[in-house]
This record gives sequence, C-alpha cells and structure tokens, in this order.
Amino acid sequence: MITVIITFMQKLTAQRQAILDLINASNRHWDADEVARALVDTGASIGIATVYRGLSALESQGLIDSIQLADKKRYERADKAHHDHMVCTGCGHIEEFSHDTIEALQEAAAEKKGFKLTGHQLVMFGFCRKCRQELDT
Amino acid sequence: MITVIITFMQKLTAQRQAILDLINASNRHWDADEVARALVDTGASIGIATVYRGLSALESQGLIDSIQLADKKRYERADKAHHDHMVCTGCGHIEEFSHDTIEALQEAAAEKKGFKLTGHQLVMFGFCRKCRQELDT
DNA sequence: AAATGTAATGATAACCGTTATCATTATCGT
DNA sequence: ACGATAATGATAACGGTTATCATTACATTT
Ligand SMILES: [Mn+2]
Ligand SMILES: [Mn+2]
Ligand SMILES: [Zn+2]
Ligand SMILES: [Zn+2]
Repeated sequence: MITVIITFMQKLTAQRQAILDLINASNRHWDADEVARALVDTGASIGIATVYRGLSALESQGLIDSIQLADKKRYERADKAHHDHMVCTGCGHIEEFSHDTIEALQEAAAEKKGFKLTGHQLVMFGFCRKCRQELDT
Repeated sequence: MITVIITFMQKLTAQRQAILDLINASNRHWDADEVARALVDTGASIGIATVYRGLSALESQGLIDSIQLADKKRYERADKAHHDHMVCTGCGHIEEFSHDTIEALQEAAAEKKGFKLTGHQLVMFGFCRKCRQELDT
C-alpha cells in the first residue's frame, strides 16, 4: 500500500491570481518571461522564480494549459476545448485548430501499439496566410 | 534579387561518418550525449561540440532525422518512411507509428487556416504495454 | 611538392530557459 | 496571538546547446 501525498496550492495568492488573470484576459500563448514583464509593467511586484512556480502550480490545478515548444513552454487559458497548434515560422503566430477525427485516430493508433495514452501534442509548422503573401512578393 | 549562399558540408569527415554509421546501425533515438559516449566507447576520439555540429550537419543534408522532445533533441536514421512517436513516460521507450489518414487530415486542417505546412510533429505520451502491466500489479 | 584558402575539430566559455537553495514573509488552522 | 506550513524573491546552479578561437585537416591552385 503506497500512499502518495500530493501538496496542492494552499491558496491562490495575490501573485498567482495576477498571473491567472493576465492569462485569462487574453488569447495569447505566454512564456514565463512575457508574463513576468507584463505583470511588472502593470506595477505589480513579482519575481521571475515566483512566475515559474505560479505557472506550474496553476497548470497542475488545471487552471491554465501549456504547450511545450522547442525552446520554451508557453501557457494559455484553460477554458477552451482541447486543441492543437500551428506555429508560423515566419512571424511566430500561433493558430489553433481542433479535429475530432484526428483525435480519434490517435487513440486508435495508440491502442494498436498497446499504449495507454495520457496526452499528446501535435504541432504543425509552416507559414501563416500573412507570411505566405510576403514570401511571394 | 537576393542571393542566398548555403554552405554544405565539404566532406563527410571521419567523425561525421562515425556518427552516421552509429545511427544507421540502430533503430534507437539518440541524444547528442549518447552518441558521444557510444563513439568514445568504441575508442574513437570525438569532442562533444563536434557531435553537436555533426548531428546538425547530417540532419540538414537529410542523412538523419530528429525529433524535438521537451528536454532534448533525439536523432534517428533517415531511411525510414515518415512516422510519428509515442513516448512512454514510464520507461522512456519510444514507439513509432504512421497513419496516412492523420497525415492527410493535418494537411486539410492547415489548408483551412491558410497555413502553408512545412512540417509537423505529433508526440503521444502514455504508458507502453510493459509499463501498463507494472502499474496494475 | 609546396603554398594557400577554407572548413572541421576540440576545449571551453557563454547562453538561455528552468529548477534548486535558502532566508524571509505571508497565510492558515488552532 | 501562536505555531506550523507554504509562498516569495534574490540568486546560484543546472542541463542542453551554441559561440569562440586557436589548431588541424583537406582540397585546390601554383
Ligand atoms: Mn492554444
Ligand atoms: Mn522514430
Ligand atoms: Zn506568420
Ligand atoms: Zn514503458
């Protein structure tokens, strides 16, 4: 019998509330540094370590979501349905999409290999509509 | 009129040939450190910086492939058809799979958003057959 | 064969996102 | 109010990767 002790946030502190509010008020995908700068710009006082810890804590509560890109993690609101991402390598724009059939086929593919899925991440790279035009000119 | 000068490898040096041979002789997904250690173990003399540069050069020639995982990049043989990956969070085992319908639907999803795709990466996380059993016991 | 130009090598410093450390501060239950 | 516990913030440390730079290996030209 193994007892696993999980420590949850004792409280949504002022700092964590500020992080959560910031992310919930936008549709962006924030990295830790952007969050820290945005909060400091509004006059809040928050250390970068607190931002990292706050983001982790909020995510483990399911209050925010994240995607792991090549270089860094980016966080976004959790009150949207599951979706995946297209990243424009030209301008960094992130487009969201969801496709039920793709999701179902992933599950089937996992089943065939004996995998018990816990998550997935599909990232597509390319050029957004705007950057495509600039390439043609 | 913009001229882009691309410098290719002048030559497949002994070090890069050794990296390529090592990777081609296995079905593993190697990180840079594993490659370096494996080569040093066979008596070869190669610096870690050379391994990183060699892996990059070989990949840009299309001689090897890579996947970007959360913490590090992993390299594999390029003489297999395109495929995606399932990573076992229990033991690190990487299973490969390919699904033509998923690929086609991705292209369609990109088209709908105006994206010109250049690549994608689908990573599924979960527990492999072996680790599933150990969880149940 | 010798000289020249260019690319690769290897040791190591630097970089960058992230996590660990630790003294201090805030918060919760009693 | 008290004591226990968790969060904060400055900063050090970490891990993977890239940059620097003096040296070495090639290939091409004389
Ligand atoms: Mn999103
Ligand atoms: Mn593979
Ligand atoms: Zn773009
Ligand atoms: Zn496993």
